[in-house]
Amino acid sequence: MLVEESQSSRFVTKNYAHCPLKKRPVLVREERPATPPTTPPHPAHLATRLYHDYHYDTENDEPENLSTKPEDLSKTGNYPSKASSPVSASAIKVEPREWTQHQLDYLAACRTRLEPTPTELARPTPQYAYLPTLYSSYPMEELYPATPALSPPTHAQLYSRYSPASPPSSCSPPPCPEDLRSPGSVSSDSGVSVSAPRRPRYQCPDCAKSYSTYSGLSKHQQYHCAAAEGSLARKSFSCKYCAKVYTSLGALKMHIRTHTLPCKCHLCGKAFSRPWLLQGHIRTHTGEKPFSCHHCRRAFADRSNLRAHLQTHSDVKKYSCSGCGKTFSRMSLLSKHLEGGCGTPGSSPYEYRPETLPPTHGPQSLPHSATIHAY
DNA sequence: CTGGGGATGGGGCCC
DNA sequence: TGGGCCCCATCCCCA
Repeated sequence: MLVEESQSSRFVTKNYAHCPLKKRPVLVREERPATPPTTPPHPAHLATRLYHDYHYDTENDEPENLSTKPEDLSKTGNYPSKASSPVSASAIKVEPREWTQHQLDYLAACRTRLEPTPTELARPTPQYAYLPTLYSSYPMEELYPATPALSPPTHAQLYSRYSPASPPSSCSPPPCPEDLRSPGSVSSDSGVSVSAPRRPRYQCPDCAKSYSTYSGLSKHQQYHCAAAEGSLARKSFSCKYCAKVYTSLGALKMHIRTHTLPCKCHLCGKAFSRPWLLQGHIRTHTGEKPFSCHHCRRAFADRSNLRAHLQTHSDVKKYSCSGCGKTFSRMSLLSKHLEGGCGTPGSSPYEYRPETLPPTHGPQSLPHSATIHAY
């Protein structure tokens, strides 16, 4: 296997020269002779469990598939396509690549594995009636489409079985809004939860940072704790690819994935460290855009991008310049604005508008009459 | 130049 | 303990 940075790939034209090394995608160049191009399949037909098909290199000593769950591509159950969506063709931009017969066979094989079991089909569609008021401006169906209105019924059944927003079993009966900043995500690290009972904290012995779960602490120690770097001498699991040392084999295995990049796209060879990264990447091939804006019907492959897009529908954006009061939908836009000379020296670089759901505060601290909603 | 979309990775949490 | 999922940030590119 040849691993190379993306700049030299024929598939990637982006310039990552200014991108941090860790953010530069790594491509795995396939030693495969070129084959005559074939007609690309319709994106709507490619909403498959592709990411499950990443494989490991022979020199990779990791197991074939670390996942214990079925692929979750259809977490939303909403799969807009060119044919069925009112979104203009330019809105859903499908990359005009051409597929080899090998890749088409691969895609077809993926589709055959999509047949749901009766048990899977019986899984109920998630409901979000318990979601906090904060989200009411942008109904959760928008970010978490639960009904595949644009798909055939069988498709709907198929893709509703593993909704991403399926409320965890612990969420029934509906929990308090402050416990559900987002489905499946409880903000406990910020320590601002006002009603939740105090749970024991797991503190990092090196930097004193505390976490609500042991796994949170573990991941912190694995990757993020700079203070722990100096105390690693007592740890015994070292990475054979770099100088990193870890206290547990599990931590080392997780780290090694960043070297081996076991999640490999069979269509372009690009490799990723995490399956869900590959999942998102595969959407760039299939054209699958499960997240649609109900304001303009534009569809997105990534929920985060939809969230950013929703900002464009707000008159008052999430990020505000403290100097001139102008608001921006993205931090990067505000940064550019400040670089242009609007920022007041010594003042805060920007003003985060709390009514748009601050990242570290629960919805309970927000006014219900907030006029803009970031999510 | 600005605003927006596409793509990707980190941090964190739950199961 | 690890997998999976989430939100968020940030990058590049393009209109």
